[in-house]
Amino acid sequence: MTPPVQRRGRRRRAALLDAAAELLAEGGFGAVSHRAVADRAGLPLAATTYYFASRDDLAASALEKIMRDELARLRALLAQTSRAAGPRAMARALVAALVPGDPAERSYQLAMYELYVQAGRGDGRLRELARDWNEGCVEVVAELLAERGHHLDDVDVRLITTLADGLTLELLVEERADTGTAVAVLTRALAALGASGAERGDEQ
Amino acid sequence: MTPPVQRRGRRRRAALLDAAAELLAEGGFGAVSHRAVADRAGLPLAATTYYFASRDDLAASALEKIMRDELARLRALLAQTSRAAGPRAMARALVAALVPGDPAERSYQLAMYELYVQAGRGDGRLRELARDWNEGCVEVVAELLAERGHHLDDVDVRLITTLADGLTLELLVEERADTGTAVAVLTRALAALGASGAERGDEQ
DNA sequence: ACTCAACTGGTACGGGCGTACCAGTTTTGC
DNA sequence: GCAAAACTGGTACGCCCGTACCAGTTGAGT
Repeated sequence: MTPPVQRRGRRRRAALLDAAAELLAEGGFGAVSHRAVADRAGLPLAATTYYFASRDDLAASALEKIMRDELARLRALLAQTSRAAGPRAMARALVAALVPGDPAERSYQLAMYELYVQAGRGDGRLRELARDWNEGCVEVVAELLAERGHHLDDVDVRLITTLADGLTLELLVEERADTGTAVAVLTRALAALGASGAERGDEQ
Repeated sequence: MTPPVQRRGRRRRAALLDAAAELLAEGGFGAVSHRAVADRAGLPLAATTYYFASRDDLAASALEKIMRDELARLRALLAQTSRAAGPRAMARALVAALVPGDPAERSYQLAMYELYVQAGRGDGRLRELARDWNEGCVEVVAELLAERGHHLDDVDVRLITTLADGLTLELLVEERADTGTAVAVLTRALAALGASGAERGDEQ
């Protein structure tokens, strides 16, 4: 649908989006139904079909919002970690940023991955969002490394990103408290790349 | 339900499982409904509730089957690749095994990931399957490396496994033909680990 | 003030779903 | 051969779903 022009309309659309994002995080794709969203937002059923062309549109829009928020959160979290440039310190910073602090956060991240996979089957819109997400993650990691004086080439950045992503998913799904292994793996990777790369981080 | 005792019963249960696995691969979790499975298997609706306690049971059982098959496929594929032990050769072997050859294969793998993520929200059974899958992958990678004379420690094996997994997911979802990047990333990882580890693979 | 578009909210339709039920039929164990 | 257990298949219930419809109300532009 064309975006609402009246103030109340915009507020309602935003409320629906918020509700949809919450539901998406809580219960995944299947939980985003017109009725559930409308109920959660305290609006009548028909509001959802008025502001969104279809259920898919609604869910995709909600995902877009979640994704933006999530990337912003990652950026913020990584910006405020220590500037230490050693492999272990950087690995710890990455894991701390990636591993969800509270259950709600965990849900959001699960939703991200769920929809990432969903994008593999899906229509163009989801596919595009998946790419954006991936690119955003790569950027965030590249910035983190660059700020600490590591100027790795594309392949290395991609390596670290993919590794961090994979580790996050494993931790998320198998719900181990054990972040130790993840830190160890990332540390190993950073150290190995540093050791054989052009740049070198100091120890600890 | 208790397993069928009569011959025809076992055949029917197996047929339902096959149908469920196909549907799971084709359309993901949501596509596995009693009716769809029964139709595909050419059996009446009630057969599904007779042989499986619930929809979840049916879907999980189908996943178990897919997982077993998929791990066997991986093992077989990796067993018959060249024995070359250089980083690039091994990276190529891994990518060749992981990247789906045909659309059906792609669907199966997407289903695996979808259910892996689903397990993060889920009941005990799915969670357990997810762990098995992960462990299986680690084992396969460890074998591949060991057969080629690389005896990496646990952290390194995990690193390669997670990396391979992450790269597969990216290729799968974003559907790039470009396996080049994946090979490059894996090669880089193997080379870096080899360079700073106890073992050393030769070049090319 | 008036008009027209934007918006509201209640309701209805058609369909797929999980699951339950049960009168029949076949197979098995004795 | 016969009873009990395993199995079959048709049908039905109640629920939630996406979407469409439409008579009313509200707000913006002139």
